[in-house]
Amino acid sequence: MTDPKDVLGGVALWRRIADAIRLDIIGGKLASGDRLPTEAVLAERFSANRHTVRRALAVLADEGVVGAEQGRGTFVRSAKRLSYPIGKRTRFSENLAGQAQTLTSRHLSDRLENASAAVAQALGLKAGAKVVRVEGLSSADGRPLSRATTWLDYRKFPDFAARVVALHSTTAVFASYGIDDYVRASTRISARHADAEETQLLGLSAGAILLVSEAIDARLDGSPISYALSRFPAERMELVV
Amino acid sequence: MTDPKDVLGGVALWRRIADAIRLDIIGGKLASGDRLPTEAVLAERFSANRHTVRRALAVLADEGVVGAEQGRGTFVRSAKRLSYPIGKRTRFSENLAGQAQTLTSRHLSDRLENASAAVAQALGLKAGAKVVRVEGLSSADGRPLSRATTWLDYRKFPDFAARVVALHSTTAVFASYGIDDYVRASTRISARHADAEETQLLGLSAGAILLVSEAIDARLDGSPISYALSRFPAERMELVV
DNA sequence: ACTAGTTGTCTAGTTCATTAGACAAATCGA
DNA sequence: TCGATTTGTCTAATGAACTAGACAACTAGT
Repeated sequence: MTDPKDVLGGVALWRRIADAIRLDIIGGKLASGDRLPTEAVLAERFSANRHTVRRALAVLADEGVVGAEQGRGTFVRSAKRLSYPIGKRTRFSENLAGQAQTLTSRHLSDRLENASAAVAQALGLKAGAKVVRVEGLSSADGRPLSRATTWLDYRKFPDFAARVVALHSTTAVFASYGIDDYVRASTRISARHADAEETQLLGLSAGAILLVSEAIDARLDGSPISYALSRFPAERMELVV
Repeated sequence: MTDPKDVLGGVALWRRIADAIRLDIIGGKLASGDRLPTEAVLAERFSANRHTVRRALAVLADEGVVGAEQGRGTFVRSAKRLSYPIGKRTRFSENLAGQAQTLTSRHLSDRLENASAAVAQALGLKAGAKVVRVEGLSSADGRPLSRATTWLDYRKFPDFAARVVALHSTTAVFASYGIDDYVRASTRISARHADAEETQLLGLSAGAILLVSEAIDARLDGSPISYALSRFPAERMELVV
């Protein structure tokens, strides 16, 4: 599109409406049990046709966020996004304790590879150095919460993947290497659309937005331990610093 | 859409392709001056038609990220996203110093209003209490970087808006109230699509993704000073904790 | 000069997104 | 019971998004 003004920007109206309403619910403007404005009112608010609003509501109903009742209205069903705290000591399971009943971490795959420039820099290695790469997926109450890729120095953690499978907890694995304490050295946060694989694994509708966190965990003396790239569905999670 | 599988998810293919390529460039997989894969190769990689890839590349060319040269290929022109550090002491102008030549903050509007539940809670007030609301827009090197809404207790900062207009810097305005030092009490980060107003003010193409930060600044004793809701274009900024 | 590889442009057809209007079906209060 | 309000379903028309194929224009190496 060089000359024609692309006002639509490639994101369908119904999706933007769905996102906006979901945000009102998650953000607390609409509480669980509240009745939404009528379809006609929403249509006017978003300058859209009632059918377009209905499509947005249908998506939210599919997600379980709202439910329509003929003759009565459309009501908020679920609510609340989980909060993921980021601080000096960031531990996955402790962080979300109390916000969900069951927390599971699934190991997807692992392999050896040569560090890319970004990975090498994060871990303080030379580009091309051997690193362990681990792919994982975490869920709370059966809903996927994060898709993470972790890299570690192969020389220091040669069998990291095997220990993750055996011990399940990252903290426990580090402890098994004699690392009793470690801290978050840096976290960089960005956002983008999910790709096809992420969409599928995280159980999202295509085009969903991800919060992307690039984190480096380090020993107390500052030497880097691991570099993790985690992707959180923005509709289910927020990060708290 | 209740039964039919909506694989498209309301985000156009050309936009997802553009986002993916932009991410490769920003993330460092493609450096400035590098040649992109040919349109045919990209089309195959994204399982799309060559025309669809061309549309994505046209958007990126419009943004100045890439440039096509007939017969030769398409090349990376610009790069790099700005980093916005978030920590105990978060000061807008200091944070971005060194990453851009000129930094400007524009005052858009201000008004008195009654605190919503969220604002009241953040500022430690009762819902409905009088608060000052200030709308602003910050830019670096002429490109808009953040759209911020700030709320403050009216009883403590009755003429905050006027002082912002006069002094330009938030830090200076706080100092004029006798607050020489203040810290970031909490920051919550989420992400969503930009709405129409944000798209226009930030100079984005519609459907762009925003990083949303809700920040509470407080005195050293912990009493809240201000509640700020800032929106950053995810394609231009990342947040660093 | 030729050739292979690459971007630029055109036409055509299919599916998706959005609008428009009409009416049915359910709910609720008067 | 009636009438107003609200969600559910159907048909139809328009424009955007995507695919498909063909060929022109330009570049670089032989």
